[in-house]
Amino acid sequence: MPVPRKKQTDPAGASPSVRTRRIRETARELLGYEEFRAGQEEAMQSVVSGRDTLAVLPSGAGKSAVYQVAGQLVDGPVLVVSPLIALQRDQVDRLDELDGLEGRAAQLNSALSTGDQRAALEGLADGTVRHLFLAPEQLTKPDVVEAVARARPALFVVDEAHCVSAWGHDFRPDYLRLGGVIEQLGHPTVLALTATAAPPVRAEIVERLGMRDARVVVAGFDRPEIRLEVEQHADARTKEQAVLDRVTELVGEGRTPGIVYSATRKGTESIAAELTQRGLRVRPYHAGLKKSEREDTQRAFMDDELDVVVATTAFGMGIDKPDTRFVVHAEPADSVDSYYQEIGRAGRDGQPALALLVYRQEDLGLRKFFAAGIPPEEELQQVAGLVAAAQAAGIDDGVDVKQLREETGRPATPLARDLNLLEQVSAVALDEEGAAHPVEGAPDPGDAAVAARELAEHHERVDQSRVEMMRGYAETTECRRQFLLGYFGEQLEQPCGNCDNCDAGLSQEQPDDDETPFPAQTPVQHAEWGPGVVMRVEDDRLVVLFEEVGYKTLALAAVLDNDLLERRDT
DNA sequence: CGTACGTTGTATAAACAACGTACGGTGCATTATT
Repeated sequence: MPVPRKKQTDPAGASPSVRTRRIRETARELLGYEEFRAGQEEAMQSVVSGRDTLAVLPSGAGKSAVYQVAGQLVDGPVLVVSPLIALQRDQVDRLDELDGLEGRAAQLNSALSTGDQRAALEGLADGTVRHLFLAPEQLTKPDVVEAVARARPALFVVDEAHCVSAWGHDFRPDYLRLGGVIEQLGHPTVLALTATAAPPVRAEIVERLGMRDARVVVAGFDRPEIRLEVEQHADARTKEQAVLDRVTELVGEGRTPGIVYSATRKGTESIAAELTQRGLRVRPYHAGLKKSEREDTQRAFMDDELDVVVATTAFGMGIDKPDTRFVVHAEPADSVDSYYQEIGRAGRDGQPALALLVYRQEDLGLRKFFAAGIPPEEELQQVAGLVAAAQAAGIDDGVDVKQLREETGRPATPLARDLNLLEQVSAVALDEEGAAHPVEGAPDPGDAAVAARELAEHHERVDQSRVEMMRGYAETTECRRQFLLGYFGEQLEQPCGNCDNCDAGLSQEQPDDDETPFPAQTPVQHAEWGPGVVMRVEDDRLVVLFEEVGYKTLALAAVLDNDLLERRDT
C-alpha cells in the first residue's frame, strides 16, 4: 500500500534564503560538510527550487553530493540513471553509510535476483526506497516504467550524463529514450551530472533529455596540478619503446600508481607483458577479461598493490583513486572530451601528476574507424517498411525491437539505433514502451531510409571532426592547457607554464579581443559550413565549431583574404 | 584508417615484393546450457 505523501513543506516558491539554510543544514548533517566545493551549492539550489539543471563539475568535486543533499529536500523519491552496474552498487553502498539513510537506497538491474528486483520496486512504492539506481535499459521495460511512475519521483538524475551524447547514437541507444521517459513520468525535476562536457555536448544533453529552461552550472575545469606533455613519434616500434621507457622511469622515481591507456585489448596485453618483464607490478584490463579478473585488478589498483594498470577505455568510470600520479596514452583518445576525462583521473589529491600522450599520427586512424558507422540504407528501409506493414496489417500495438529482431535476425542494439534515427527524421513515432508506430504523412520507407542515413552521416562527420580536434591537441605548438580549456569554452589568459610547449617557449599569450578579427566565442557564419562559434584563436589559425560539420581549423589569412567568415548576431 | 598476417608470384633459387583479407571499443539485458 502506498503511504500517503507528506504535504510539501518547502514548495518551489520558498525563499532562496530558507533554501540556502536547509541545504547547508542537510549537507552538514548528512555529509559533515562545513563548506561546499565549486558549483555544488549552486547546483543544489537550482535543483531544490525545482529547476532542471545540468551540472558540469570537475572529477572528484562531489557530484553525488548534489543529489544526496537535494534528494532529502524534494518531495518524492529520486531516480538515478547510472551507466554501470558497478557504479550503482557503489552509490547504494555510499548512501547506506550515511546517517538516517540505511536501507533507503536500492538498485535495479539484471545482476539482481528477480526477488530482489521486485523488492526494489516495492520499496519504491511503499516509500522505503528513497534513491533508486538503474541503467537506461531498465526504463525500456513497461512494468518498470509503470512502477516508477506510480511512485511519482520528484527528481530524475542522469549521472555521467555525457553518455547521452557519447553512447546514445549507437552503443547504448536507450540513452536517447530517456527524454521520453522523463515526459512520461510527468517531467520531474531533471538533474544531469558530468565531469566533462564541451559546449556542444552540453547542448545535446539538454536537448536529448528534454530539459526545460535548464540551468547550466559549470565549475572550474582547470586541473593545474596535471602537467601536460605530448611525445611525437614517426615509427610504431620507437613509439612503443617510448611508452615503456617513460613508464619505467616514472615508476622508478616512485611516481606511482599510474594508468596506461591503449586503444586495443592486444595493446594492453603486450604493454603489460613488457612492463612485467621489466619488473614492474602491472596488470592489463579490458572488457574481454573474466569478470572476476577485472574486479581483482581494480581492487589491487585501489589497494596499492600495482604500479600500473594498462587498460582500454573500459577502465575508467567509477575509478576514483586520488593519488594516481600519471596517465600515459599509448594512442590518442577518440576526442578531446574523452582525453580530458581520462587524464582527469590523475592528481585528484591536488598533488602534481603527469598526463603524457605518446603520439603517432597514424594512430588516429583507428579512432576514425570507430567513429564511422552508418547503417546500410537497405537495413533502414527494411525497418521502416516493417513498421509501415504492421500498420497496414492492422496491428495497433506498433512494432518493438523484439519483433524486429525476430523478423530481421539482427541484434537489438543496431535495431534500436535504427528506430532512433527513423524517429528523428519523423518516419516513425516511438511510444512510451519503445514500440514504433507509423507517423501520419511520413515519408515512404525508401525516402525515410535516405533521410535517416543522412542524419547518421551528420553524426559521423561530427565524430570525425572530434577526432581531428584530438589531432589538434597533439600537434599544437602553443600552450596545451589553453588548447584544452578553450575547447571546453573557457579561456585561460596566460600560458600555463606546466606543459611541454610552455617549457619550450612556444606558447604565446592569447591575443586580446581587439587584436584579432574573430575572438574566441564569436558566433560566425561560413558560406559552406553554416553557423558556428570560434573556439580558439592561434597566431595564424582559428578553430571553429560548426553546428553541421563539427570542428574545423581555418587559416586566418585565408579567412581574411577570401571573406570566408562573417560575424553572426545571436 | 592502419596493421598483421597469409597467399600468390617470381623463375637457375631463395627471399621478397605485391596483393588480399580480417580485425579493431565501450555494457546493458536476455537466453540457452551446464
